[in-house]
Amino acid sequence: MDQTGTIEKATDVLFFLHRQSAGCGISDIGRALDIPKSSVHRLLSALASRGLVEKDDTGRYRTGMALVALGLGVLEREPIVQVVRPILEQLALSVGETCFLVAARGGRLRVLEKAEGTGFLRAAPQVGAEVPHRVTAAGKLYLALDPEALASPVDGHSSAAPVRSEEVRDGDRARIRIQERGLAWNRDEWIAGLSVVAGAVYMGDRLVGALALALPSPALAERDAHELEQQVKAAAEEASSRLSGLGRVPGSAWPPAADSR
Amino acid sequence: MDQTGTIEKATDVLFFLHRQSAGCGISDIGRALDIPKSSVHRLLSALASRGLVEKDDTGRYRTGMALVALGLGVLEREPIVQVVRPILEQLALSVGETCFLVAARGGRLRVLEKAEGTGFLRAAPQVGAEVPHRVTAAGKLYLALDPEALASPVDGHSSAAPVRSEEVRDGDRARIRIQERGLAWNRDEWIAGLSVVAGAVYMGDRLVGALALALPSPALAERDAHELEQQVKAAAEEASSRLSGLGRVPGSAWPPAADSR
DNA sequence: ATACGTTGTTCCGAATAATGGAACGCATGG
DNA sequence: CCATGCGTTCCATTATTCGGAACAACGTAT
Repeated sequence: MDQTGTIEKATDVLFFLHRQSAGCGISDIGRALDIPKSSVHRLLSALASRGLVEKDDTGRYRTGMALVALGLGVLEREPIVQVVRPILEQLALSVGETCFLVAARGGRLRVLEKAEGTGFLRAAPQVGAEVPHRVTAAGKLYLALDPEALASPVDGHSSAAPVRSEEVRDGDRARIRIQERGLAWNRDEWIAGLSVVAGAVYMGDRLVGALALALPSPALAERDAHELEQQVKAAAEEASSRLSGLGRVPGSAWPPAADSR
Repeated sequence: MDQTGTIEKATDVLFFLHRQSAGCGISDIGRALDIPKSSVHRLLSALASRGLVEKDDTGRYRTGMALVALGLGVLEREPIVQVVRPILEQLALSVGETCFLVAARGGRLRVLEKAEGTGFLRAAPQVGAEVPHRVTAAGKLYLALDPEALASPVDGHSSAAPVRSEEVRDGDRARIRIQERGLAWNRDEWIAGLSVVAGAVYMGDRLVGALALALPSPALAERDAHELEQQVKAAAEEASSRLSGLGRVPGSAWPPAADSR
């Protein structure tokens, strides 16, 4: 499973440091990853020389600021993020709840941007995190409108359980409804107490992302669901129209070629 | 200068991809960094296996989403960011202009957090970006209150021009004034049309950051500068008092040991 | 249509660079 | 004061990376 190479080992160290809330010592890392102290020391020195990890006064290591620059650069390079960010912030401000931009990257759904609301429900998933397909509003949107963009769930045991035909029919009906409306809901399916409505963002006729509005399920009961849907749909359509102004931007192929040389 | 190791080479590839605005092919990278195609291919495969780089449909490589998660994690782990964020957002909301948290990390000034205002001046520097020392409000604050935290400007040609004594005296006077007030201004010195006032954030008696309020210079003329100063100062003091509740912050201490041999 | 200049990818012998145990100096604390 | 933990350095061994050459697949110009 884990190709054992120098780079793989170094990135394992990075991710380990990322998981730890506090700084770690060399011995801790070595024990956790089963790598001798001496090797960990060498890896960390190399990573530190480029700023990927830093070392505080107490000699403990933590992930470094260079990663901030690299990570932010990835987002800035996404045209969709640039265009959608102000719309997302506006929506979060007007509704008062946290909003997300989710898109498929490499067959997986990733949170590309987040605008926090004023409510108490903050920082549910963080930017860069992966979200599941079937139980999220954004995932349902993709499954209905562009299932090709999502990698099939690792194959493996493909649900050996036989599927009853009425379930299939219900699934189809829900999917068609999502296709028609460009909106999908998720009520408590992923996280108990969390409801999300997501609107489709297109570039031309291609689905390029989902604009999601999240709020606590109790709060949803006190609000006008239709009104929220309209706000999300309006924001998603605004994003789509602004995006279609740009030249083709596949989350994939890059355009002007700009020669490069 | 460049210790040639596998990790160093891999990070060089990462930073190269980061600098490129569009995706790059293997041959491009090999030419630019003087590494044979075959080696670049191996490095990229290793990096891609952990999501640090991704490969679009056209076979071009770009920095990957894993870097977003790592980079965001670095900021979340900074106690200062956690404490100052709500204060920053409150200030931005009340003043209606964009506010920043800037701090010294590894001898350089970095933007740790940003809260955008409602004005048109958005996204001046981005989070994670480096800002210069001498021509920014935050830089002046550091130069006056904790110059040790800033690495001297790379040595090199250390301003061969002789300095007139009255200029030195003026500089001293300005510095003392900044020390006394805990406030520094920058009007159009870094970016034409941009004025910034920054307040010192302390943890105990140590300067740990600068809380900066940026606004277009024309807008400044129409406002009460003293009123703005007071708001920034109040926010900075609020941050300082909240920070002093926590134990020692693991702050900086970067110098990659310099040693390494 | 053919020939060419690319591209990304695979292979394999050679040599370099990573490996990891052992020893060192330094703190901490029982 | 010795015991235990830490981070760091050293060095012979070996596994790993290296990189040229050969490959197939496009895209372009002849």
